[in-house]
Formats: sequence, structure tokens, C-alpha cells
Amino acid sequence: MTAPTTLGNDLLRSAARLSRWASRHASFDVPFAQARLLALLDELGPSRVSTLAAADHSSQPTITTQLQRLEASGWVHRASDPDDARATVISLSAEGHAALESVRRARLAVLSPALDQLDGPALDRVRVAIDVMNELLSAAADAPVPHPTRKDG
Amino acid sequence: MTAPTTLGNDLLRSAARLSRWASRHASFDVPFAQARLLALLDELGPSRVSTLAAADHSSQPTITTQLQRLEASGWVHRASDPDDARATVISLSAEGHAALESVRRARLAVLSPALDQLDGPALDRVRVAIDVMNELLSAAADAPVPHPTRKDG
DNA sequence: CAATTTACATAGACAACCTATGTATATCAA
DNA sequence: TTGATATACATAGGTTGTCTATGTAAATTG
Repeated sequence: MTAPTTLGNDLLRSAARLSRWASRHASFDVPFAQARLLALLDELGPSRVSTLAAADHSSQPTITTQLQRLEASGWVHRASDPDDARATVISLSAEGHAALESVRRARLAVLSPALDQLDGPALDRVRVAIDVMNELLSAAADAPVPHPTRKDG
Repeated sequence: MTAPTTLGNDLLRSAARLSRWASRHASFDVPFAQARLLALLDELGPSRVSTLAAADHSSQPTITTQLQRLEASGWVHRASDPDDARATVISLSAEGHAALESVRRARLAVLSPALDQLDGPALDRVRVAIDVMNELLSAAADAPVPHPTRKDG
């Protein structure tokens, strides 16, 4: 039972490093977290603030702030939810979609030199990596950790 | 040639999400970036500021600031480099090592529920994920991207 | 020894978070 | 209907993490 002990740490460390490296080297016109939110909106479609917060694993005020920035850039639109006047439905604008695409290109460009050198089997390994992380995220989300942040009693 | 296009983005997205999820759910007593720096020091041993900056892919002032925080917490020691009076050699203190271990335990705890459900082959896939990301990082570091951030002329 | 380079620190700014709290709407219970 | 409570989002205020630009001290070089 020695393996799993370092495995989780190694995985998180590698993921964090790759992520950090990419965010440092890609020449964004869009800040990192805002790009993440654009991607989420693209994936989910028009969504409420609280839905976005949950999906992004961040707090509602964080999303509110980010949305204000996105809106100031003209990347998202807001509309009242006809079923609930308290709620706001956020959707990606055409400009937002374009911004997201530019981010994707920038990220791709930064990783391409490395990816281009890979052959078929190596690309398969990359796919495994993606799948593994997604699966772990789903599994982790399903089974919330015993002691998240609170110490309760 | 469709695959590599989304592949890089998918990989970065998954890595970022996993990383963000873990940092949000693990109950750290140590801030994320500081933990990263502690881990780096543990890995490299006593190092100069500029060495740490390069290894962490961050700027020298960033490392300087973080080291001030780590030092304030008693987690690192500084010593003048006997060979070069300009340079400082940073090393992990016993307390720093303990802090790092506590971070590792916290991270492990947060990922364990998911990892514990995996069998041998699934664990192998996790190892593949770790290796793939490390290899990409090395490859990317070796072959610096064509247009990193500057637009020059 | 003056000029340049190198190693680190400081200054100032912004992004990205969080918790605590406020405001408006919805719901529910008399 | 009204008052209490819950829900959805916004605001306030603070910490962390980073960057670029620049300053200071020591090393190197011509």
C-alpha cells in the first residue's frame, strides 16, 4: 500500500505545474480565470450565477465578480430569469465566443511544440491522462470528502 | 489532424480543473503557492532564489515575496552563498518540512476517496497521467515556444 | 577603476480568491 | 395578507499570487 500515498500528490503536483506553466507561457488577452469561466459557459450554455459557481467549484461572489469583468468586456450577456426575478441567466456573446477561441488557440500554440513531437501511442497516453483526471474529478465530486474545510462537531 | 487541436486544450482544462478542485477542497494551513515552493525546495535541496524562480516558472520577485512569507512562518532559512555575496541560499527548516508533510497529507486526504476506489489497472492509468504531464513539461521547457509573451520586432 | 552584468529586494498594480453581509424576491405558515 | 425564513445575487473588505519596472549591492570585465 505504499503507492497511493505518493500517487495523489504526484498527480496534483504535475497537474498544477502543467497548468501553471501553460498559464504563464500562453499569451492571453484574457485572464486565466475569466477564460475558464468562458469555457464553462460554452460548455453549459446559458446558466445562472449559482450554477456557474457550483460547476467551477468557486464561491458565488467570485463568479459575480468575474462576470462583471466579462460583461465589461462584452463577452457575456445577462437576462432576468422569467421564472424567478432574483435569478440572472448568463450567456456567452458572439464576442465572448471569439475571445474563447483566441484563448484556445493561444493555449494550443503553447503546447503544440511538445504535442507535435508525439506519435500515436504517445497521444493515446495524453488521452489517458485527460480521462483519468476527468474521472477522478467526477468521482471526487460524487463522493464529497469527509472533512472538506469545516471542522464541525 | 483534428485530434491534437482539442487534445492540448482538453489536457490543460482537465489539469486546471483538478488542480483548482484540490486546492479548494484540501484544508490547507499553507497557501497553495507557498506549498508549491516548499515542495520545490524539498525536491531541489538548498537553492538560490533565481534557481527556484526558474524551476517554478515564475519571476524572481514572485519567489522573493513568497520566500519572505515562508521565512516569516519559519519554514525556510536563508544563508549567504560563500562563493557569491550577492546570492542567498534558501533551505527548508524542520518546521518547513513538517508543514510540507501536512500539506501532503491534506492533499492526499482530499483525493483518497477517489483513488481508493481504483484497482491496479486504473492506478496504472493515473501513473500514465503523471508521466505524460511531466514529459510534456520537460519537452516544453526544452523547446521554448516560438512567441512566449513578447511581440518584439 | 569605471562600465556592465548579475543576484536579489522593493514598489506598485492587478487578478483571483474567500468570508461576511446586504438587498431583493420567493416561499411558507399562520 | 403578513411576518419569518430561505434563496439568488451583489457588495465590502481582506489575503494570496503574480507581474513589470526599478533599485541596490556585489561580481566581472576591459
